[in-house]
Amino acid sequence: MTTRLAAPARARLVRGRGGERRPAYDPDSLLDVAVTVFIERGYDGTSMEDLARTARISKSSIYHHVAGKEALLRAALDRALDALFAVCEEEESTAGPAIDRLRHVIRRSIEILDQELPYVTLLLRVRGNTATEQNALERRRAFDRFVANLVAAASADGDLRADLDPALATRLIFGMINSVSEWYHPGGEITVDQLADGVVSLVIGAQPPAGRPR
Amino acid sequence: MTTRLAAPARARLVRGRGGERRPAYDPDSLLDVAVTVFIERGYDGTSMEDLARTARISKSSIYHHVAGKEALLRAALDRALDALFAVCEEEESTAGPAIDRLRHVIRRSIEILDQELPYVTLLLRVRGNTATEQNALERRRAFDRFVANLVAAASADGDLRADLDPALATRLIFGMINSVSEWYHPGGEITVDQLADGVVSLVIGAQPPAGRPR
DNA sequence: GCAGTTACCGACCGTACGTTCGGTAGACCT
DNA sequence: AGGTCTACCGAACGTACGGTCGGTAACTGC
Repeated sequence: MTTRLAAPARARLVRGRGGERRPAYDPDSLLDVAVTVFIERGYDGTSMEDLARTARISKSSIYHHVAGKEALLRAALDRALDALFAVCEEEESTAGPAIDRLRHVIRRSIEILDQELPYVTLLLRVRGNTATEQNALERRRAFDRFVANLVAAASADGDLRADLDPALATRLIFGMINSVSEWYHPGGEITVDQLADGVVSLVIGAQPPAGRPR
Repeated sequence: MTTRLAAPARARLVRGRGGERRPAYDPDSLLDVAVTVFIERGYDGTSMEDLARTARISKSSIYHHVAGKEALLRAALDRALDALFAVCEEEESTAGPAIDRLRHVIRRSIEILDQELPYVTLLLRVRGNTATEQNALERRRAFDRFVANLVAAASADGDLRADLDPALATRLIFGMINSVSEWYHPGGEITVDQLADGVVSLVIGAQPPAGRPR
């Protein structure tokens, strides 16, 4: 799950709770475990003991790697948000006709969803209970505004179906994309490309696959 | 919020926690309060003290009206599910061309979302932590299957855009509809009809509003 | 005006939570 | 071999949780 640089060869072997030998944790690999459990049981519904059991480590050992439960959440949310904002910086997202930029951002968002599925899933479930969550919500709204501007511009160019209010279209587009996290499994029957094609087709209208700029 | 029959005129006035006079609670009006808080803070993130504070009642008084926290959740989820399943029983959902039945179910689902917004919102956030939640998830899946069958039938009739896999289309449709609960406010700028038109337009394609059967 | 019922209360209970602490086994370096 | 450091441990802490209990004020029916 971790997409960081490959760990240095000197990964220690340690004994976990049950006495078994396994590679030692670092904050990143522990985050992978935590996010999995957070998604399964919900952040509030996950106890540190739940995390410890899943990681086959003791509760107190977790604090050797991370500051606490909320720090795990913050790290996970930042990872998803950083990936999404990187899309906004891409050249294809900032230059050219709005409709092409929109198509690009939709497609790339779905690719991010594919690459960082658990982190984005967690992000989409945040409700703003704590300062950490509110901060994440604020950054997420900024991304939403970026896309909303693209939709408005494409609509003004006459490149979106005219019977659809741009603000409503933006909401429905996000609804579609975000719902993907509820059922999509990377490497499953549906590929990322099929997924992106489906969404783009619903939003913008069918295009001959050969002529689609990519 | 409650859509039950109007309460009998004999609604007692009682003194709440702060000494103020207000109408006495019954299980239904208390449910309204609880669901609001559940949505705001999440079910797991809501304590009975949170509910008590919002309802201006003491924690122990809540147990006079309902069996406990989970019973509140079950009642809320059942209310949303009962409303959705009632749609499946409607004549327009069971007779006629699949495309018309699909259009009807989509439109009615959005109307239910409008009428029972907080209850449906809660339903859409359930993750299956407890038996109550798993039960709700199972019923929700049954509703999903009902719609998936309609989409498949409409697609087989050639009435849906051909470039879209029916299974994928079903998921994206649900994604759109369900996402509505995240931002829609009844009585706000966007009306239920505009909303339903927007979704039907994205899914099935534009129709001259005059010719739309309704 | 009295009895019964209803809607409420504060105090309390056991449990489970997130976090802290003092310690230790073993890997690594010299 | 000795010293250091890292990844881990069990036990314990204070707190906050969902839920229980015995009581009471006030409204209703008679």
